[in-house]
Amino acid sequence: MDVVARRRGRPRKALVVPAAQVPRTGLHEQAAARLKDMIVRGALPAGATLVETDLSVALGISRTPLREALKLLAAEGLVELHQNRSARVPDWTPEEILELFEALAGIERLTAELAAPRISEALMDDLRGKQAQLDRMHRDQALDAYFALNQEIHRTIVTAARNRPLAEAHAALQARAQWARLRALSSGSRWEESAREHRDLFGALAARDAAAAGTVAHRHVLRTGVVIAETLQARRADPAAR
Amino acid sequence: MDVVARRRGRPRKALVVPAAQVPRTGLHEQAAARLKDMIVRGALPAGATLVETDLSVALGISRTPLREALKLLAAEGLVELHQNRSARVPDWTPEEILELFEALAGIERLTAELAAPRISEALMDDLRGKQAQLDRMHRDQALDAYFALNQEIHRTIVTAARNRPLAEAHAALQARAQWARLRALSSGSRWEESAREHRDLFGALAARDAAAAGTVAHRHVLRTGVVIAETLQARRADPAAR
DNA sequence: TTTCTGCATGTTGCATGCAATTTGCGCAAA
DNA sequence: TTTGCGCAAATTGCATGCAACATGCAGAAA
Repeated sequence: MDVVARRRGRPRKALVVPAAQVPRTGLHEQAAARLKDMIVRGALPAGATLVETDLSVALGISRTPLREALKLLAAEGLVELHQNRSARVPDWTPEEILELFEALAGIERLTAELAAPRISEALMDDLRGKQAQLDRMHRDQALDAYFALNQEIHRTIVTAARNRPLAEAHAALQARAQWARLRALSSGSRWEESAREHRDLFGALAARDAAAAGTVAHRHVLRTGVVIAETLQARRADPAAR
Repeated sequence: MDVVARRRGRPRKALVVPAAQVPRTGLHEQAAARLKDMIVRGALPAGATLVETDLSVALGISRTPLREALKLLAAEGLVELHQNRSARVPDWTPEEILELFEALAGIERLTAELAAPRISEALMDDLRGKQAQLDRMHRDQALDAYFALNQEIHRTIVTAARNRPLAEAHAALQARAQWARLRALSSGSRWEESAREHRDLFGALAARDAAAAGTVAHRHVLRTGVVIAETLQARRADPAAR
C-alpha cells in the first residue's frame, strides 16, 4: 500500500494578513508542559507513581492526550515508562545529576565556542545588557532574580551558537538540571565564584575568543553541577539540612 | 486531588530465577522503530505527507499507538508535527545536515575526551579488535562492512564515555545523520582519509590522550559532515549525479 | 511460621467513534 | 482570466470502551 499521500490540487494562496500567530496547541502539549512544570517544581515528587486515570482527571483531560504527553516527557527523561507499568517520576541520584551537568557543561562549551565567532551584534548587545543587569543583581544580593537571569543568559548563548540540534539537546537536559537546581538552591559561597565566571565568559565572548569562552563555560557549568550534586548528597544523608 | 499513588502491601519477593529478559515491547514502540527505519532508508521519502489512517493500516495497527509513535519520532526530529495537519517527513537541506554534523562532531569530541581516561580495559580490547578489523576491511575494500563497523566503533566510544545523557543526545542525532549518510554514500577519495583518522583516534584513546582524542574525533566527524553535505548539495543541483 | 497458588481488583495498551478543523474544488463575481 | 466564497470530503484531536496484564491478598500446602 502506498502510505505517502501527496498534495492535490493547486496550493492555496497565502493570506494577505497572516492572521495573528496564536500558538494554538493540542491538549497533549499543554499537558506535557504542565506535567514538566509539576515535576521540576516538585509537585510530583521524585519516585511518585503516576496513574493515568488519576492524572487525566486531575488535568481535566482524557487518557489519550495524557498518554501522549507522558511519552514526550519520557523522551526527555522526566518520567520512566515501562511496559504495563505505571509511569514513575525518576529519583535521580547525585551521581546521575553530576553526569547530567557533565553533559551540560560539554554542550555549553560547544555552544560558547560556536557563539564566540558567530554571535550577531544584536545578540551581543542583548548579552551586554543582561551581563550589566546580572552584576547589579549580584551587588544587590537579589538571589532569585540573579538565578533567573543567569538561566536566560545561558539560553541566549545557546541561541547565539546558531545550531538547532545542539539547542535541542541543551533544552532536553535543562528540565532535569532545573529540577536539581531548585532542590539545591546554591549556597552563597558559590555565588561570588559564579558571578566572576559569568564576567569572564562575557569577556571571552566579547573578545570573540572561542577557546577561552568554551573553557570558561565548561568550568562554570561543571562547577555548578559539582556543588549541586554535593548539596543533594548532603541533603540525602540529612534531609533536614539546609 | 492526590495524583500520586503509593505502593501498597508488602513488596513481593524477587524470583530466584529472574526469568529470561524478553524485551516485550508495545506496538507504539515497534511502530516507531519501523517508521524510523523506513524514513532513514528512504521508504518514506523526504517531504512525504503521512496520513495517520493510511499509515496505521499499512502497519497493521490502530491510530492510537501510531500517533504515539509519531510523537516519539517528532521528538527525534524525524517527522514534523503541526496542529491539525498531517505529519511530514522533513526535507533536510544540506545546510541543516551540516549543522547536524557540527553538533554530532561536538558531542563526539566530548565523548572521546571523556572516554580516553575512563574507558575500561574490556572496552579497550573490544575497540582494539574492531580497529584491526576495520583496517582489514579498508585493505579489502569492503565498503559496506567498513561503513557498518565504522558506526559501531563510534557507538562503542560513546559507551566508553559513561555518560548517559550524552549518549542519549548522540543517539537522538544519529538517525538523521544516518539518513544523510545513506543518501550520500561516501566517495572513495574520502575513504583513505577516514581510515587514517580512525587509526589516529584509536591511537589517542590507547594513549589515554583526552585532548588528542577529542580533536581527532571532532575533525573526523566534521569532515564527514562537510563531505556529505557537499554531496547532497551537488546531487540536489543535479539529481542524476552519482 | 513460611511459601506457593489462584482470584479479585487496579491499571495499562489498544481499537473505535465522533466532533472539530482543514483542505479541495466548484461556482459566482469582478 | 483572476479572486473570493462556501460546501463536501478528508483528516486530525480527543474521549471512551474493552481486553490483557500486573498486583496484592486470602487461603492452601509445606
